[in-house]
Amino acid sequence: MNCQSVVTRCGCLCICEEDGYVVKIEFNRTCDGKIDKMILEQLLDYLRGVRKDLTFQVKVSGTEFQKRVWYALRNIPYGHTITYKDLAIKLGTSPRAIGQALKANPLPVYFPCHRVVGKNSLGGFTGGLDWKKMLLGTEGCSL
DNA sequence: GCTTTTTAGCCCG
DNA sequence: CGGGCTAAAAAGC
Repeated sequence: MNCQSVVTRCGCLCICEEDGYVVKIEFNRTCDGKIDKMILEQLLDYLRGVRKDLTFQVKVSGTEFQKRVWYALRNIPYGHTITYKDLAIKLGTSPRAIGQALKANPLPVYFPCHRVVGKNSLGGFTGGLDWKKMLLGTEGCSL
């Protein structure tokens, strides 16, 4: 497994790759190594707001439920948000269960968990709310 | 399997 | 603005 970290205006980001698949993305973590240049460029362009979709291959590990939630995130259009509650209704589950699944998301940004917000608050985020705000800002969401 | 714990939410006073 | 509540999934047994 190869990991490489990059520095953004919100702190550093560590991306891990295995056999050409991205397996993990972590905030505020540095790591030493190099990953596929194309993957890195895609991600950086996304963070710059130049690119709106991520097409690299990923390898996902999680429970069936978690995967269901994570893939559902990819149906939220760029620049849009949804509440935990509405997503829960859509998937026939509860808001808190959604929160649990999002917390366990190994590939934030690729699975855009930052597009899920609370009804009357921002909700939480792995790596801190600053990241969430930054990502939403880049996508042009009104906070 | 059943029971306990945990939760990045929600609603109501 | 706090407290209490709830449902559901994961962890533990």
